[in-house]
Amino acid sequence: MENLQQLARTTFSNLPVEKQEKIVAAAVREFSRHGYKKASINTIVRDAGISKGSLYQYFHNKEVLFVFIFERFTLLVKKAVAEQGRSNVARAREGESATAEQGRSSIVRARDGESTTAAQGRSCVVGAGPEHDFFSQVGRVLLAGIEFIDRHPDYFQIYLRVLFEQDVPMREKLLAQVRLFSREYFGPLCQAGQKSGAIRSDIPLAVVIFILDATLDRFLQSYAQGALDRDLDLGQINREELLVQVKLILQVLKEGLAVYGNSGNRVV
Amino acid sequence: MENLQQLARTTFSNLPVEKQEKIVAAAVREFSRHGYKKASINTIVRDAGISKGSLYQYFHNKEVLFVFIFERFTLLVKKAVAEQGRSNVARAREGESATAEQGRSSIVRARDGESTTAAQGRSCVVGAGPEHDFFSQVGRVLLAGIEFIDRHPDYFQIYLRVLFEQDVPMREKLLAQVRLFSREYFGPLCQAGQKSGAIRSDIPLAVVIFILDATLDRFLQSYAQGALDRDLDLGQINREELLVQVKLILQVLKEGLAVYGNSGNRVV
DNA sequence: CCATAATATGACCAGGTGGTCATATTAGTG
DNA sequence: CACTAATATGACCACCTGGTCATATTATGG
Repeated sequence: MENLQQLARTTFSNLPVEKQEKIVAAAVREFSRHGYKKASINTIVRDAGISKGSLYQYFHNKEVLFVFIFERFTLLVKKAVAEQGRSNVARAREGESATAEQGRSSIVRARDGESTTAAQGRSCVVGAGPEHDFFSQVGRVLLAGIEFIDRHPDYFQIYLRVLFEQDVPMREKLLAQVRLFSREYFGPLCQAGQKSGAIRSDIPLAVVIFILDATLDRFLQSYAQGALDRDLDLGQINREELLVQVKLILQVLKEGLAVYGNSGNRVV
Repeated sequence: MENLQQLARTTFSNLPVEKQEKIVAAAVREFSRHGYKKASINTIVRDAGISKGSLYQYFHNKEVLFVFIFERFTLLVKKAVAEQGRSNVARAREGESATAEQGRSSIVRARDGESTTAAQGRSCVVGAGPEHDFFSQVGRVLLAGIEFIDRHPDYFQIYLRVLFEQDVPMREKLLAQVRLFSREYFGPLCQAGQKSGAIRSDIPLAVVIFILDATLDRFLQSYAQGALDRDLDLGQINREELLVQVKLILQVLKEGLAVYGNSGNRVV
């Protein structure tokens, strides 16, 4: 037993949790501010209040440290997705009855409140019909993303940095673990949507996914770093307005930009 | 006259054009590969085949060099936009007559060929009606973007790098000069579209622009760096397929994702 | 052909990088 | 307490960075 511990002694996970967290926090801060390459190990050890030698005893090199941090991010994402999925399943089980209200995220709950009060006669995005599930699921995914950013802004920044830095060590592999709204996640959703008749099936699945992915990803990027978009400037926005924006965007995705009558010339 | 030349002698613009181009090419290559901060002056001078001292005689420092290069990019963009605008105006002047065929870009011409041959009975995006102008204008803007990337991939990379690098010197100012599809460009277009009845006016202008911007920007990003998107993988794609994708995307933007009958529950 | 002014050069600078390792400190044990 | 094994430390390394400047080279005009 001492042998096993000897092997494990010097590893990071055997440190007191408090120290672990300080190191992680410092690394997350630095990587989120500067991406991989420009992030400074010196800064990290200074912020973490440890010596450089110690850091290199816990992590073989910069790359290992970075991958470790990024994997914490993917874990958080997986957890968030799982939660979101669970609440979706629960929602489906409860059906249309407005009594569903268990331990879900605050923002999603807030949106529910909105939609139930506004669900008298007007039906914008959250209306009756077979497409209800699809578009409100998409909406919930988006809101889950927003909530994730609220909870873990630094980690999301790291994700964005990896997304746009070319020479991050395991870039492809890391991104593959996560790709927020990519085919693996939206694929089944959209496929089901097409099957159930919620969304049109004359558009190739890839194109459907592309547009959803592009819009939602961009929305989250804008939310995460308000500077990017002058158009909708999220970030300075309050929660209610944010929900309005989400609704409008989903509405456009669903109904298109053309005025109602003009969509009549579609090939059916 | 010698006095004036004396002042100007040491400047970059007085170098033989051949040398200028070599330096610019080296700088563009390096900045496109590594962004601003990680780009190496040493690499640039090596690639350009000049000494470091010379470079610093032409450009005060790294920042000045970078701004100089970026301004060449904005110039190229402005030229491309002007060309695109001119061809749009010409197109409008010629009206619906299919004889319009002056000195326009190859790819736009190619798309025209497609649309005119396909314009018998089926009307997908390029159909008759008041919205024709708007959506085909958007399409042409997108194709102009694609053509720009084909012509100047390195410059476009630099643009993307600036877009996602936080600490580029004059970042805000540089981006403001250019922002490919931002409010300044799409704003008037969309406003006109709403006025002419081509697009619905129950959606705030900002939201309309956001969705167009997000989709088109993402499309170009995917096109520029195929790695980003697994969904539609552009970049390996041939021209015809590309045009099909563009058409489909515009179609979805116009008509929405919902099946035709379901858009009936919109509030009119 | 020479003298002088313009230009090109790369050794050099201070400062920063990721990474190493002999040494100091601490913790565990008999 | 003492001895040893585990761990923490920061001076140090080679390398790279943007930037400088005395010196060498070239071009020009007399």
